[in-house]
Amino acid sequence: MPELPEVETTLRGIEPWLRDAVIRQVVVREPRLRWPVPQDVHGAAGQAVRGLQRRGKYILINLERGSLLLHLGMSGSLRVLTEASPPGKHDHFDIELAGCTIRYNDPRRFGTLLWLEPPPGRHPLLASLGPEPLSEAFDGDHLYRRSRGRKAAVKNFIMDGRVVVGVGNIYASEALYMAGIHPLRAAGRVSRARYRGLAESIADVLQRAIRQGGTTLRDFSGAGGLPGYFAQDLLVYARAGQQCFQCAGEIRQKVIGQRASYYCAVCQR
DNA sequence: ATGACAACCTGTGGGC
DNA sequence: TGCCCACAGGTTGTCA
Repeated sequence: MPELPEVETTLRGIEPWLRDAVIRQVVVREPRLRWPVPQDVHGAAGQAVRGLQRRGKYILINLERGSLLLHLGMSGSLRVLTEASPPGKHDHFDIELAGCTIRYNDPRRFGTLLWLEPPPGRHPLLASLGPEPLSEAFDGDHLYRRSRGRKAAVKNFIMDGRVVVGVGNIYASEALYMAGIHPLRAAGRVSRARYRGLAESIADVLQRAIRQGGTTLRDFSGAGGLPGYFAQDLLVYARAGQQCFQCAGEIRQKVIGQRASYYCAVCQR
C-alpha cells in the first residue's frame, strides 16, 4: 500500500510525538515480519530520540546510539494511540513513549522492524539506494545516464530503488502518463529530453500526493487514522476501461513486471 | 550486469 | 451462503 507519499504522511503523523521523546519500550507481539524482528530492537528502551527521517519508503528513528528501521511493506500502517487500547489482529508491535503508543498493524506482514548500528546509512538495505526523487540529486539527466543500454521496460526501471527511491506502482503509472511515455518502452530508448519531463512528473505527482495525505485505495490511513485523498486525483491508475482525460480514448490495463499498469496507448508512446 | 519471476502473507471481491 | 481464484500500494533472492 504505501509508496513514498504514504510513508511521508505517516512520518509527519508520528514526528510530533517522537520529537524529544524517550523510548519507554518496544513491545513485539509478532516477530515474523519480512525478516524476523531481532531482539536488538529492545535496546531502544530508555534511549532518547535524536531525529526522524525517511529514506525512500523506509522510516528511520534515530536514537542516541543506533536506529530503529521501519518499512510498511504492502499493508503496514502506524497509528498513534493516546489512550490504552487492547491490541487487535495484526497489531504486531508497539513503540511505547511516555505520552503515547505508536502501534504497527500489518495484515500481510511484508513490513520490517530492524535495529541498525550507526551509521544507519551503511546498512545493506540502505547502502545501494538511489537518490530521493524530491532532492537536488534527482533529475532527468540522472535517469538518462542510468538507463543507457537498459532493455527493461521504463516502468520497471523507475520502480527500481537503486535508480530512484520511493516510486511505487501507482505513481509510476501516473508519472509515465503525465510525461507521455509508454510504460513498456525500453528504458534505454527514452531520450534525455523526455527523461527530464519524466523526472519532473515524478517529483510533481509525489509532491501533490503528499499534500493530499497520500492515496487511499482500500485501507491506507495515516498515523492519525485518516485516509489520504489523492485517489480522486489519479489520472490513470485503477481507471481501466474509462476515458483518458486528454484524448478520451480508453485507459488500458496490462501487467508489466508482475504489476498492473495503466496507460493511454494514444497519449503515451 | 541484467532481466524474468517466484516467493513472502492475508484479506477481499467477483464469478459460479 | 459458500467455494475457488485472482489480485492487492513492496522488495529480495534465485536463476538463466
